Amino acid sequence: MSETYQPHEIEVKWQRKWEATELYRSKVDWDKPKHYALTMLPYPSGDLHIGHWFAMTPSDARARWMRMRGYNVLFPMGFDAFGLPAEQAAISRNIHPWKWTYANIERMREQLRSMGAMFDWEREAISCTPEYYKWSEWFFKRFYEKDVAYRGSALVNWSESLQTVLANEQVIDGKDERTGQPVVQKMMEQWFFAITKYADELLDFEGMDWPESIKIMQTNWIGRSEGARATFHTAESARGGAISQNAENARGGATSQNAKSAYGRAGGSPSTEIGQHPIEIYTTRPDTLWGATFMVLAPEHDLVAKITTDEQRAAVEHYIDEIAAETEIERMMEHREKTGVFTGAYAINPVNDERVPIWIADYVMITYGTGAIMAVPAHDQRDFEFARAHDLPIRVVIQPEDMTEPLTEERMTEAYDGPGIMVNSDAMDGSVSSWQKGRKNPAINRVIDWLEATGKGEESVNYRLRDWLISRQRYWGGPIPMMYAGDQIIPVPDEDLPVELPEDVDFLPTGRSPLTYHEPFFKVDETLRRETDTLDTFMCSSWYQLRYLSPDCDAAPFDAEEAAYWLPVDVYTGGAEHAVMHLLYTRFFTKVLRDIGVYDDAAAAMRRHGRDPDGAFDEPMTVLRNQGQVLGGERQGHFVLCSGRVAGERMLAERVEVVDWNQVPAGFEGYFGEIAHRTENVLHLNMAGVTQFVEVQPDAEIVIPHISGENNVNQLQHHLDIQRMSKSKGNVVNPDELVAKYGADAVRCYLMFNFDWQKGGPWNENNIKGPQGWLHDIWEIVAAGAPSAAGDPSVERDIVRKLHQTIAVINRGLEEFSFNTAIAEQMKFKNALKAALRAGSIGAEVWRDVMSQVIRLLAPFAPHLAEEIWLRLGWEYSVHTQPWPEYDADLAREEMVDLVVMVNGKPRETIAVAVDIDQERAQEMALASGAAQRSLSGKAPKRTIFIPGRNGSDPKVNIVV
RNA sequence: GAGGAAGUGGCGGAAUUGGCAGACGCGCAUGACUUAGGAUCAUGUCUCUUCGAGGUGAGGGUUCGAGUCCCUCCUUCCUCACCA
Repeated sequence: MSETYQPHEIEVKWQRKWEATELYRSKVDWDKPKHYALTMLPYPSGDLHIGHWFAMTPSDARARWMRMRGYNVLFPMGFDAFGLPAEQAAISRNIHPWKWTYANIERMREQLRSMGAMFDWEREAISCTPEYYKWSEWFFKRFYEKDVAYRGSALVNWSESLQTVLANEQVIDGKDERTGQPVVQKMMEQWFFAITKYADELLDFEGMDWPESIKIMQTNWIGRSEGARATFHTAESARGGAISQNAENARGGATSQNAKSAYGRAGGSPSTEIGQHPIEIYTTRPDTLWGATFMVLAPEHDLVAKITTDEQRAAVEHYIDEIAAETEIERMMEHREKTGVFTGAYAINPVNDERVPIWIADYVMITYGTGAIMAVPAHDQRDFEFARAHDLPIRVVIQPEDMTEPLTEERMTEAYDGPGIMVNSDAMDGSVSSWQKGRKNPAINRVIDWLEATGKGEESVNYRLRDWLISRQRYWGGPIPMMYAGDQIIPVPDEDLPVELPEDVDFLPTGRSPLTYHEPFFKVDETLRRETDTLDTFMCSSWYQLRYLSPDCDAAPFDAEEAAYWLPVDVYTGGAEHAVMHLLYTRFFTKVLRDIGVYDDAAAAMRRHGRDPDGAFDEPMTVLRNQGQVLGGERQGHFVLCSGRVAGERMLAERVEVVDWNQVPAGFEGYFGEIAHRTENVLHLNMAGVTQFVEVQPDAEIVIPHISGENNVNQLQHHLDIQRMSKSKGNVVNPDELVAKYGADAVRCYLMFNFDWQKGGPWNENNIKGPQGWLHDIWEIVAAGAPSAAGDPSVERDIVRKLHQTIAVINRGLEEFSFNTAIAEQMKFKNALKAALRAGSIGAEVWRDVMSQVIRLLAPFAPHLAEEIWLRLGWEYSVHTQPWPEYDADLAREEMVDLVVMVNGKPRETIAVAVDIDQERAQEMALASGAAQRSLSGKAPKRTIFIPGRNGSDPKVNIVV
């Protein structure tokens, strides 16, 4: 073996051999412990991105490690193949979505193969195949039977540009998260999944090893809040008498006068043309009910049309039209004024029979709570702003205890939402309201009890989470297996599943789904019409981990025997961007399947094999880890003004100030420009393509306005910032080119070595030299062959010791997804081995033993290289089925360690001592050391503390003087 | 506005439970070999007033001992956002 390391020659060869020998086929084997490692499946966009490599290859390394440790590992791959891009390609380029998608899948399969990952391709699942979506449809029907799927009318997010509705989770900042196009609200009949039924169970993360941040995001998304509901009733019509006058004056906007005078105890007056409509409100602060001085309904609220008086109708309708014309973005603009109009109607506050005006305003959301609020301006900031903007009364009902003067309307500049004593609240006066929420707050607790006793209201829990809207007005998705006969909904019989997507459709630029004008599809017979909406792709990806178990199974969505062995997923890896979408949906899906009995056969099979199914189907994935994002490498440096003396080619700067681009003062005489590069204290300034050199003097003044305190030259940023990769920025990295240039193993190792995997970071191709050099050195060491001379036993012993220390670090690194430290430790060991070999201190026997372990340690990271050199050393195929090197603590233990002598906690000196040194002897030696003698100068130490060396770390003695 | 994560050399990043800060790599410097070097090899590389000190965004605290824990502030990133 004399040739040099040529990755391209060995990588494809081994990929073929692994496939031919079915090395990665995962089969149920109850005699071995199972490990289901799953990484998020890609959307077949056409090209594998470096982000896919970053997510998948470390996951692969970990799966391989588990396999070598004796687990039966399942590590499948597939495609989330429904979705809009395919349809857009069809419209813009006249390619059928099938064709486009399958061509992309073909291509991406090859790219995925080039990773050298241990994917079991026999288990591949593709969500857009009829074999797959048959079961998505089947699940839909089961959900429908159990009232988890229902058809309802709701205000939905409508994307005009995509001509479809979107789930709440797909709307970011009022825009479609994919295209960035604005989204409007629209009332539509749609299919929903009742995810809110599971809200409380989804808040329970017991026993789940998921990142805290994901749990928090899901918790916030579900948004459980505790409070009360109360029912207000509209008062009689505002006609005749003093009240009528108020309403008439209110035309064209209520003035201070009439709004305030409208506030008062309700008279017992009669007849109404409005009628007594109940208006239910939800509040987290029932203790402030007595402070309600008006009500606000969302403009979309059902009652608005019924209660608006004739006098106010024009103003109200005008306002509603204005709101409807606004997009969600405009509606979410920050710091906007509190707008709204008076409806002319009044409501009676049930707690004190007060008559309060009813307004509509867009700060009340129809989608949250009941779409109506009681407004308590004294204790809610939004209500306060609204009251001040429209001259509505404010009444303090919670009096803070620690104020010198009592809180009054006149003195308030903002709402008070802190603790205090209830006042102006009739029988509830004196109750203590704390910072606590819900029943834990004594005042709230007391008011809820009273509301329930008097029948005026009740305790209530509210969620931010809304039911999952799954209808999409698109072609390229799983058909919803439902039919309509007039108003009647008729499910497609199971034996007719799947409802297949017709292929002979026309993609017309109407914006409408081709299914809606494909008569053979939607017209079942003269009376039956098929649903033309399709399933949200998130439904397909909610259960793909189950389809991998048996992708060819045609009797059930998955094979019960396979499920009994493999479920649940042990480790799931992927991006955190799915925190409140996919990751919440798949949890919900799993719980529904459990409740409707889909797992019953699998549970029975588990019992037959002696495994307890209890809890096995509550959650889809036991452990979740999110990788960070690989970012591009372009950026801007600080723009600086430098003043000082010019000496030859460079300026010796006494002052450097960071400024904005346009802030060069007139007549400035120094150097200025963007810092293009910096080496130590030398800045390379770029201004309009001209480079100037500035040497920052040691005592120079550095001014960086946004960083407080004394600044130094190291804080100056040069041109190498980080941005997301995107085609428009032209900083996208193509994995195929990298593989061609460096080989798959080097790319894998670079991705694992140069980033904190869970954090991600900037791309810097230069750094690939590190892992590349490491792999090269390993090759060279093997190529050089076993040394012929005898080794030095003490050096050999030391190498074996270091090897075992390395094993421990790799194990910990892989366990904790700290791939960079696992590789760093191997590089370190390689360096030590190389030095020992160069010194001729290793004999043939130890060399072979060490190499056997080194190659196995390398195998999860650089599978091709490891396989090649394993073969070349004459060992049995395959290195990937070899046992993982066993860590031996005795072999790893050092004989001599450094005793660290510390003075007041600062290390001052080290003394070589035996590893098992006792406290007494260590303190004695430390006190006798030069450092201790100098610091003590004859005096006795106040204290000495001995810190024994744990797990091979050095012992320490801290001397306090 | 609410919630979360994080700030460590020129750069990517290390540092079990509080216990020698800067592992490992890139870059850089010097040297060797070279017609050549953006190749390879060797050595060095936190700072300073260098027989000693100081140093992990700023300031304070707890501790024998703090990158790590607590408080205040600054900066960056992420998520949600008029949520009643």
